[in-house]
Amino acid sequence: MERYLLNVLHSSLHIKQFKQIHGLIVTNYPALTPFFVQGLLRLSIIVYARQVFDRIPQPSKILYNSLISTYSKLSLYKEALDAFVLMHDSGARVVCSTIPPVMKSCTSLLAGELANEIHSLVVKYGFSSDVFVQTPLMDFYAKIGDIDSAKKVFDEIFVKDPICYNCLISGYSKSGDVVAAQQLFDEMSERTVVSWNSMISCYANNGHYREGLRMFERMQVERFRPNEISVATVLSICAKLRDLEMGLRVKKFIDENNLCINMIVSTALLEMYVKCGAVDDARQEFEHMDRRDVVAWSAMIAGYAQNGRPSEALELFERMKSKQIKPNDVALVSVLSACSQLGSLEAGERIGNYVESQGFVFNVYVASALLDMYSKCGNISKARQIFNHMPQKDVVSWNSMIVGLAANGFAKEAINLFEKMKEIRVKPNDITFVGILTACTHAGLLELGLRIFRSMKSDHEITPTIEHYACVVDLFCRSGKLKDAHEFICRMEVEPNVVIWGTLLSASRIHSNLELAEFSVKKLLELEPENSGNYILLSNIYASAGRWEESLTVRNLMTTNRVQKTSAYSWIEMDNKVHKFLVGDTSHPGSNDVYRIVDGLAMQSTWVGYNFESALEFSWCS
DNA sequence: TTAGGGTTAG
Repeated sequence: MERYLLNVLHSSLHIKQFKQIHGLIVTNYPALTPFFVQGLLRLSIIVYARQVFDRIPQPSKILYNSLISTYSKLSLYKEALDAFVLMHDSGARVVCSTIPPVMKSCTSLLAGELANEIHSLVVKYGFSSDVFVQTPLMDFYAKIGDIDSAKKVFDEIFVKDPICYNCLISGYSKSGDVVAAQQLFDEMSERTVVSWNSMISCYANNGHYREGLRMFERMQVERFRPNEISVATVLSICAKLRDLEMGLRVKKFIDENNLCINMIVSTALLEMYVKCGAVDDARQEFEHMDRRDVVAWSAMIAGYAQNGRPSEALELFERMKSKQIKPNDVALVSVLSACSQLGSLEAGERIGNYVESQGFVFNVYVASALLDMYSKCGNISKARQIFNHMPQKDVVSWNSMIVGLAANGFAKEAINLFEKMKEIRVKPNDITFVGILTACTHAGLLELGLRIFRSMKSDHEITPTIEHYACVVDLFCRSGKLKDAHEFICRMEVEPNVVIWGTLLSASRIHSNLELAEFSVKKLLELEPENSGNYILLSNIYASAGRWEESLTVRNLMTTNRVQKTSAYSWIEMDNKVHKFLVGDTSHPGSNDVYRIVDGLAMQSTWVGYNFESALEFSWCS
């Protein structure tokens, strides 16, 4: 009977059959209990196995090993480590085969202290020559970025297999030492597909995208068949390079070589489309996927948010929830960004409540996106509250708050925050300076703005970009210092663009500086000869100065250059229908009502002191 | 042992 039971326990039983046998073992064959537990563990029936395991007075080291490795196999790393501690405390001797699943668990949980203790045990028990023990140990050091320790373990391994090399290559990759990784790769006498993939991702993760692509090509030249992981990595390189052509070549390669398009490859393809701006192709890929996890959903939602299509991001987010996929931090960040773009406080608040109730506010990405949403949707005090309660803040959190305050008219507070940021040694970046210079512009703080601008290079080692120069030009212009603005433009280290000349032009018109207006609009004409607006502006400038002939010449120039005047219109979307506002058009059936309301608004605005001037020639057409 | 998604400006 005992022999029969042992045989049965080796087969694939249903849990019901286990329960029947359990009864038999408890009453008649208690000595078979460990074998019973082994049978359960073999089939990963872990909870039941653990219940029975806990009733065994002194489990053997073999049984402990099985328990630990099953936990590790099921990714229950914490349970694996707890079981290991229990084993160690019970006095059961740790054997060689205990170490790999325990180290794997330490790596996954980044349990450094325990890992160090295990390393000592490995030395104490003399397991140091065992490649199966050393590899996961080295992998641990590699993954936490302690490349020196990883290398030390690597050097101690007597007979090194490709896995050892691969582990250390990814260690070098993580610590950014591309040269050492490549050297190690070159030293290998026998490479596997993992070695190639590790090298490709080493280049990809360290910004050497072209090198990564070259590695992929070299791999094929040397007759190594790329697998799904290779192509997913290469697709992510194409995404980072925004190289749609290369991405499509990789897709063709996948099809021609019958590589399996699993979820990760599909998501990588989707991401490649998104980053290249081909959002509709991404959506098509998304719709073709037979299985979609939260990463696939998040990638598509982010795709819409990043490409200025926030309504679709929001729509997809709702669809994801209706499919019972629980949103995670990444999905929330993207959908919050979509709400910011829409200025939709209602949707934003709904998601904000969810974020707070589920504890996502402790995630620095989510909290930054949340505070940005509140500030863009007009609830600046809620934005402040989120910011003040953040347990950790990164440069993006600070930037979001500074930009939010500046945009909401709290320029001085934004500047104070910038000072505080520097005080606690958070390194400002280029975006910080765009935000802070805008704040100075709004508050009319010319001297301070200039001082901060000059400090960019001298104190913060940030080279100003065209955006920063544009901020300073705006700063001069809004203070009425047009001449200074012009001189500044002439001294700039970058070529002025249309934003810069446009800023000077509009200020010149406000301050009736004909000379500068003429100068800047001519520059605009040089930069964009196809823009009809520039011709009209110049023509109007001459006309208003009574220089009729020149005015006419510009109009004629427009004809010779075949520039057509395009009508500028504004539009709103209501009930899925787009309504356009165009100057001088009364064709819309509701245009009488529209005018009535616009007139009413104009009157109210005049009462509160706004000078409406001639801004009311809008009518409505659909 | 290798692989996928995120926030800030203009």
